Amino acid sequence: MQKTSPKEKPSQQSLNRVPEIPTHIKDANLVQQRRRQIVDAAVKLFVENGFHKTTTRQIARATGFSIGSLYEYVASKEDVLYLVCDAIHAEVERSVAKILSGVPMGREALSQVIREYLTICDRMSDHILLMYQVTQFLPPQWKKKVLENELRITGLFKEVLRHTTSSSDLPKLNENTSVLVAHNISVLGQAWAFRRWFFARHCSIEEFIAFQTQTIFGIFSQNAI
Amino acid sequence: MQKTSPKEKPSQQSLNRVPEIPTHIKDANLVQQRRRQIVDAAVKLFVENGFHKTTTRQIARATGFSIGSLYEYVASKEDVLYLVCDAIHAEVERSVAKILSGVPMGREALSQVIREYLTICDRMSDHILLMYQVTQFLPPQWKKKVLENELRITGLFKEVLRHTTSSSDLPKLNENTSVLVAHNISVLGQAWAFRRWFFARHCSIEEFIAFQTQTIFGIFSQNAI
DNA sequence: CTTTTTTGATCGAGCGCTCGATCAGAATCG
DNA sequence: CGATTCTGATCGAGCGCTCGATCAAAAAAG
Repeated sequence: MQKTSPKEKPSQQSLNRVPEIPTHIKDANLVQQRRRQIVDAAVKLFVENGFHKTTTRQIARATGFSIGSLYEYVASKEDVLYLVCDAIHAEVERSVAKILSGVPMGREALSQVIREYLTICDRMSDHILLMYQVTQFLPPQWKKKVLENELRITGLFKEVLRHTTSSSDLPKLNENTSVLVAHNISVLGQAWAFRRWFFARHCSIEEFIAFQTQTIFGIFSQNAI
Repeated sequence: MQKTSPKEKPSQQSLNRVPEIPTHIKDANLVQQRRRQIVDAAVKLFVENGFHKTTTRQIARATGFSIGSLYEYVASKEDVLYLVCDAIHAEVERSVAKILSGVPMGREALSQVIREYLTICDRMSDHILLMYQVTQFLPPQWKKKVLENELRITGLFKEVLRHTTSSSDLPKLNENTSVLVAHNISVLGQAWAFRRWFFARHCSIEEFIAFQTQTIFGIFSQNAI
């Protein structure tokens, strides 16, 4: 109604990460709390039964309130899905960013970031798998947001790669190669989540981390690209 | 009725790749032809609208016959999905296997197989994306079959890797490493399909192939593992 | 060859049911 | 008591699948 800012995007969006989902509820804190409850319940149900087989009634029941109340805090089932995807991405990003802020840039940072990311992909493999399977069902504007989250995380890898090559004994990668390497890290983490049931027969997550780390460092040994 | 073979699995299953989906139609050739029509129509619809938003009526209409006829050739919507997944995997496998039979084992074979696989992942990116999104909706026994198809393709990579390391100047990889490398190839092809919309901004499929090939050959330069 | 019968592929209206969403009223709060 | 939040019965669009009817062509009969 009475927004003073001229354009449109002033809000605390980067703080609570979940902008502009409409609600009838006045109390903003209550909204935040209830939505967290909803996400917690829904994540579990979605992971167990998938998005389509999970009904809004189940979500409401698992959350602890009625179907009517659920629809006071979200406008649609897709809203719930978006909240879930965002929460998952937030956790992954937080854990990688934490490492990044605690270690000085260089070989060691790259190594630790890879380890942390793959570790969290292992721990959250159900959630990562879920996200890949359901992004398609999000309304366009939220699909876009989820992909942005994904790219932001990949961007963290790219950042480490950039700083690594300028601050240590590793040769410099050109721009495009950095992007490709960053995406490889991203994707291989997800691959562990996708195929854990299979990989686990052959090696532990530690061995997987060792192998992928070595492969990535191997790229630096190749000048031409 | 009067099958002479003692046990149960005598049929031409490995020839037509699509075993034991029941049908009311007597004429086996007709079944094959109609099912191919169904797959062609369904692939298009699934890629465009997804599995859930596609109705059985749409499939029937696009195929050119009635909803009733559709159900003479398949017993459920999931059957259609399985036929589609199988057809896609068959095409990928065929194209990789063709290369494999035409080039003597060695560095060159590995290089060409990677190129062929990534190329077909590019060409069929919509289909590969589709398969990943929908496998979850298959009844268990068919999900299993689809995963077997997937592993069979990965197995082709492993085979090249094994022969490569014994027949050329490349050092030998141990068993587990071969498996990991084979899966990396598999996964990175799918990654191109998943993220083509993004990768394409940064590099062509040719550059992608060059990069991934080099990365993989780089692994051979590292002894310890 | 003509007529009759049989076969089996095709058709599509309709059944049964699920599930997302609504809204009028009850409960709670301040 | 007014405002806010919660409740759950109710709605109805949409969908997978069924099944008796239809019909063209093959087979059998005359």
